[in-house]
Amino acid sequence: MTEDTPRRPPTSVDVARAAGVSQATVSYVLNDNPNARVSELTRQRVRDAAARLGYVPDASARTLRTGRSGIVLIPLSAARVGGLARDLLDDLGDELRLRGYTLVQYGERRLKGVAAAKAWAGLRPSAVIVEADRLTAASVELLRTSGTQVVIGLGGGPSPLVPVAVMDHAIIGALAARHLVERGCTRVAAVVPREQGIDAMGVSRLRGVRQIVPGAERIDLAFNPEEAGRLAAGGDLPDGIFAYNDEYALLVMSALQDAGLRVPEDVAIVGADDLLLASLVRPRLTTVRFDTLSLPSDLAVMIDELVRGERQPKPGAVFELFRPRLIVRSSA
Amino acid sequence: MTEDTPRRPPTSVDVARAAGVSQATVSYVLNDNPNARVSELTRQRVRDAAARLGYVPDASARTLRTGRSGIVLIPLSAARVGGLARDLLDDLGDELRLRGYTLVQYGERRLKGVAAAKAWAGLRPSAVIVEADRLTAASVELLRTSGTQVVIGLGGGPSPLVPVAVMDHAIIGALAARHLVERGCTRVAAVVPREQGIDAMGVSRLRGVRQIVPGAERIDLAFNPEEAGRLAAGGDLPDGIFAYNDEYALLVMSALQDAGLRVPEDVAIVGADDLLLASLVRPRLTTVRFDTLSLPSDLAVMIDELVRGERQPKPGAVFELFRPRLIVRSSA
DNA sequence: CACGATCGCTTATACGTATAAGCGCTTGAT
DNA sequence: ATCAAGCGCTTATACGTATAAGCGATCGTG
Repeated sequence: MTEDTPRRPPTSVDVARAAGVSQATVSYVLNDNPNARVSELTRQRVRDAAARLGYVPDASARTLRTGRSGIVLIPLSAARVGGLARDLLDDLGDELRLRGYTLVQYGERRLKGVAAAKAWAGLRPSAVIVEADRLTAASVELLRTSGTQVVIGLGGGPSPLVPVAVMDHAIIGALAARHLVERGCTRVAAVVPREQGIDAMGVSRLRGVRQIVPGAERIDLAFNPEEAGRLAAGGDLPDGIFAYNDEYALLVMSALQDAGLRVPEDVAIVGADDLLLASLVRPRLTTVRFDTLSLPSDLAVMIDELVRGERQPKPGAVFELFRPRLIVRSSA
Repeated sequence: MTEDTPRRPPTSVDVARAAGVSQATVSYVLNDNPNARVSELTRQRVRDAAARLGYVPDASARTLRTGRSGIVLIPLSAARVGGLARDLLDDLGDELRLRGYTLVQYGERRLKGVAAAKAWAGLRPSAVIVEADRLTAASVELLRTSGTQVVIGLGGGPSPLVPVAVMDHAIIGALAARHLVERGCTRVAAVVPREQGIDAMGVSRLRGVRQIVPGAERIDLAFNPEEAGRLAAGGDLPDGIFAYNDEYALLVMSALQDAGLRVPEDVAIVGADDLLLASLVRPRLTTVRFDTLSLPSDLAVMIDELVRGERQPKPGAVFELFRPRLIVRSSA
């Protein structure tokens, strides 16, 4: 900061005084309220004064008065935001801003259940978008009574509590498994990450693999080279592995190569996410890519309609965010 | 959401009525105000009523009343949050929450200069932490007059406007260059990314390289395989490249290998960030790792002291967040 | 037993905004 | 000339909270 005199921020009353009008007029002008009739001359005077004073409306006062914060809250720790979601998040933020909302990401990991919901509710968000498995009946009820108008879940399937933006993880596994089978693999396995927070997705993807290869094995793996090394050195490996995502795929591939195995000749590997890096490593990684299905602007419109009550949210409802597609390269 | 009756959220007045006390008493009890004397019996009654009604204090009303939002704003698009910063962000959020603050990440890309500052100022944040090169004298002034008590910059060096948490990018380049020279490289180059937002850091790192190797070449590169391919096919290459970070290093290394060149025999490569992936590729990547220097709790304490005025911020001041260290593997 | 001190609470107020309601003035129709 | 209708503004109020100030009852002290 620059100086030590913490002046009070200018208010609409200050602007009114500077422009020689009442505070109400300032509010009418700056909000372009269509019900108000103010001459063009006065409008100019108000706008000039506001600009001159550097007036910025106080969001908390406005929220208190209107009962609507316009905040769309995504309680999601930064660490859990994947590559694709990152772009979607930025785009969605831009689209929401155009419609008068503020998309806010509020990372927290330690809070659980109702305690977490309380932290969210304090901001009086208009909407909360959160991983569906972090919601309970009690926390949804708390949000609802504290004025949150929209709660949207993120997850792998429908929830009895809220509508859910789904990503069908089973399909991802099934796509990978089908390719491995078509390539001639006879023994297929799926990696399930041990990391908390994504283990559930790992299980869903495994389920998809088993839709194609009923006996597919499950490999639980933590994201570190040592454990991957033990896996590779253990022998008795399948000849086709769906590795959950590209990062795990590279981890496994690296460990296999260290153990003297060839990819894809000895073991074929399929990843997911289509990171740019996946196309750079040797052999180039076959992967499942996610194409954005819902445009950010569509999502923003939907949220806006839900908040304004023009559309009724249905618990149990489901809409797709991404559609998976197989990219065949050399690792499988 | 669940139902269609948008009940009004319970207020402290509702709690007061339910507990048979005044609203003021509710506030005293729930905030554990040390100046207030309330019997233990009454305290219990108030707490019970609050719990029963699912009372959550309205953050905007509290902000309006106290003049302090407790919001620490990081206007940083999700795409720009790197791996290391991601963990730091989560940790810092936890530490700040313990001290009564709310760390909020507010991604926006389209807004510039004063317009951006206006968007930030509307939330009446207690503190704003933002890339220093996005600040102007006007935007800092706007924040200050709108009540933001602390503005901290992020960047590569001191700013005349605000104190800056620095990462000395020159040192990173210097570390990499020294290693390349010690290995016997005679012609050294540094990659400068073309991506907006990180190009400045690229130049700083190049400067560090030139502190060691005055004549070091500059390679401007966009993050895509085609351009890297043209670079590799162009011939007349240096025998040592500092590739800005691990991702660019992998990009360049992949392109060189495609062109039939050997790493490190023909061209040695150093990256930066020490991504796990850097240790998985062949050859394993030599890289510059960043160790967290300031503990998240120290940062939180510092921010708290600045907000409370117990410590005076000095424009031009600088404190280090990370310290770089070379990790030698096989690519150089 | 009188009286100040302390206890345990209540009453009143301000924060900055949006908006309903009102009010004087001009204008056009009659 | 009279009056309703509109115009261009102002006045007044409420949102939910924190906190200063006040006030009756009880207590300790002399």
